[in-house]
Amino acid sequence: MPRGLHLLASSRRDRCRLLPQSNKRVVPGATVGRLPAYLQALTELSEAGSRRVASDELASVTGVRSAQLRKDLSYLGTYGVRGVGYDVSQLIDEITAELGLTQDWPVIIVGMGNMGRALAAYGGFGQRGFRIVALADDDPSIVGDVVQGLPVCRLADSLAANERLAIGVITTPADQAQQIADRLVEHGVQSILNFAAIALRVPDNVDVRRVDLSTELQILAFHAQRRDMAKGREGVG
Amino acid sequence: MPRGLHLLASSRRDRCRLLPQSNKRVVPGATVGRLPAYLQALTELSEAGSRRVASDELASVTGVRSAQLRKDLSYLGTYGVRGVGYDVSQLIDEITAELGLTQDWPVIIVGMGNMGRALAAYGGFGQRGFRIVALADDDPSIVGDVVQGLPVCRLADSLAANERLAIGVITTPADQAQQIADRLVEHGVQSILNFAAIALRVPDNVDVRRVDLSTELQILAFHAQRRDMAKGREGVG
DNA sequence: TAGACCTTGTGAAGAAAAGCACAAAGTCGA
DNA sequence: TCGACTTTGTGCTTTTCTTCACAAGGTCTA
Repeated sequence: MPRGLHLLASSRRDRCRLLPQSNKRVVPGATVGRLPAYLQALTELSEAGSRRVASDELASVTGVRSAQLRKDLSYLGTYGVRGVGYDVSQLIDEITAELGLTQDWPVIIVGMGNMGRALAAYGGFGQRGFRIVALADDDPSIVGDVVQGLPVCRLADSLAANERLAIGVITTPADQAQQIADRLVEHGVQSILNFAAIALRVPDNVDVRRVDLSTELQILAFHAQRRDMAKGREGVG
Repeated sequence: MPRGLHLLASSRRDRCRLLPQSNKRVVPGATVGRLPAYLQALTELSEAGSRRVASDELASVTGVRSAQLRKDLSYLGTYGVRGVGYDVSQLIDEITAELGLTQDWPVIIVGMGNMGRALAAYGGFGQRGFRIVALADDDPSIVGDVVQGLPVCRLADSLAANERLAIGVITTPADQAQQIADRLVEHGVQSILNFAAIALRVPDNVDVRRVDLSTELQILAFHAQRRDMAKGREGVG
């Protein structure tokens, strides 16, 4: 009996509804969330001169178990060599392609307060296909500022000037975020990164990811309190 | 047979190892991650004058299924009234307590670049027990600046001046982040919010959460590419 | 008081993710 | 060529998370 047949068959049936013409397995969401970390570690290894890497090593650098790393990579295909490990640059290419980073993703940042400026200045954008093409803010005292070489325009003008915008980053106050999101969606933006402290309502075909400082702090506080409680009982019991 | 007995017994055994003296069930991590959103929605409802809310309504505002909301809340205890819903302010109190937001959490921000300044200016900190007590940066051209009413000090000085620091926020470049984390940990900080693009190594008793712009963008790109592929095939098939 | 009507709380089922453990498939030295 | 050794890929198990669906328990009107 050919090995792997059962998994292949079941994955065809269960997971490939969205990729009927692809022979790749669908990549689970949890795996997608880890691919950027692998990619970054691999890039560092590559810059340090490594040509090969074993799952143990890459896993330890990225803070996951080696079995999980191998399973994650197995969703992309069979790129490792048993007894040897993975070819660093091949793996970089595969993950880059899987994540869609070979394409061009024009980004607009809406809201040029502190956070918006910080993001505009953040180097990470420029790499990997992401390209900031517009900075928008409707505050008249900000419109016209030049941030990182780009002029700040009113949102309407930014939209008019950029027909294709792939990703919208919202860094406005929460009370404006929904309205901004609506306008972005209407303009065809289907990916939104939301820094405002509000859950955006968008159509099903639009993907929103939220980054919320306050949520992160609260989760930290929860665990900190849990630690303190455990410690307190230790002393008593 | 009394209802709920099995679950109670199994949850005592499976989940309460960390809370031997508590009669509460352990709150699953996924639930903890949603509590801040519930809390925020409830706060808004409360400010709008609502005294009661049903799971359907709260779920729809926060973007989860009502069954999930009820199950999440059930980990905190039995605070709803059948046929009626939940008391808004009671629920606020319960979630606030569960997340540890009644306590005081002194926060230090390390790295006063754009991001650090944006976070220092971010209002969300001040609420809910989080209190920025120190801003640190070792760049001599920045030390001495006053940001949001707080002076920027060298990290060593900030640590010396603040014996108790509950949460450290790292917004330095990636190549300094590990070293900063080590110093924070050595000083007793057990909760770290890491904005640097690197996986920090810390002892088991320290909790790190990472916020990475570049990761978020890459996940968005993955899904966007997936959408585009599906669309492309639609036209063909 | 009774019966119609809501909405919760939760057992059980289902789905997704994580982790284990080992056969398979390669390298390498002699 | 052969056998020792290394590391992958993955079947299987366990754990965690989500969803369903409905009895239980409450309100409210007449």
